[in-house]
Amino acid sequence: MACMSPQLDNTFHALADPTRRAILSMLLEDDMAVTDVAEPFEMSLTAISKHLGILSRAGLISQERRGRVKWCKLEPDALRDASIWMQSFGQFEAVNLDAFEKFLAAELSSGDAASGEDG
Amino acid sequence: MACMSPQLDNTFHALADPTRRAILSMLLEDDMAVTDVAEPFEMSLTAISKHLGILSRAGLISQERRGRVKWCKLEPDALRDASIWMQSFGQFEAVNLDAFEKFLAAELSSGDAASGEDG
DNA sequence: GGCATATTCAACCAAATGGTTGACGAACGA
DNA sequence: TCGTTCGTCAACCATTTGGTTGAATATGCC
Repeated sequence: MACMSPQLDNTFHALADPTRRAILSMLLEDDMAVTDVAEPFEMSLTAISKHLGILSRAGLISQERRGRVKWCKLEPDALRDASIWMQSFGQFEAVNLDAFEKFLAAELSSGDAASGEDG
Repeated sequence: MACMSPQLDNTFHALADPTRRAILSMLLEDDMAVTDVAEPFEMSLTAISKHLGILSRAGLISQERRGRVKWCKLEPDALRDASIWMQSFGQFEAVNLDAFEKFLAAELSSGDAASGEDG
């Protein structure tokens, strides 16, 4: 079942926290260093670093170290997958899920063959 | 900030659990009683009842008691809100509905009348 | 009334979460 | 080299989570 995907677990869990959603919003504007991400929050740098780790594990952002600075970059693909899953409910109420899963598989395999569905 | 919405918190948190997503999938087919929802899971009825409570608080389902039986019904509106939030990250091809419809059409024509899938 | 069915409540538990602080390593610049 | 900045690690803490069990509350049926 597509709904069992641990990737969806990670994505939705990452999105369930307002701090993390705010971080994503910030990264929408531009790539940022960890310290700069943390700046507007009343929270320790460590806490933000953990949030970024969660976003990164979920594939929602990527992080690249350049010198001392670690740059954070929005990676919308994971969001896209989750969005597609959601739209199967929001708009395709009457639609056959099997067909939709096949569609997803075809879509995903054309981009990322490694994503273990049905795990 | 739109990303701070506690409604989004609830929605995404509810979606972050594979059991709850599976429940939503089941409800996609038809309304169900709590006991029937619980049946396929290797988990106590109480646990399922809690999951349904979480889905209900998130607005993803509604529950209506008729006699002894409490019927659970999918409520796609909350999903739509979250989906809209995700689309605000518009960097990904806003879920390709056209592609999916074409896919469906292709499926139907290749499978011909053999599709017993029934909408 | 009395018993079965449907669902929730209360109490409990282990594990995970989101946060803290202090110490640490790695990279920069004077 | 020395101090500063950037970021993570380790340990800890309170709260929440997802699950259990057993009792309780409705409701329906004979």
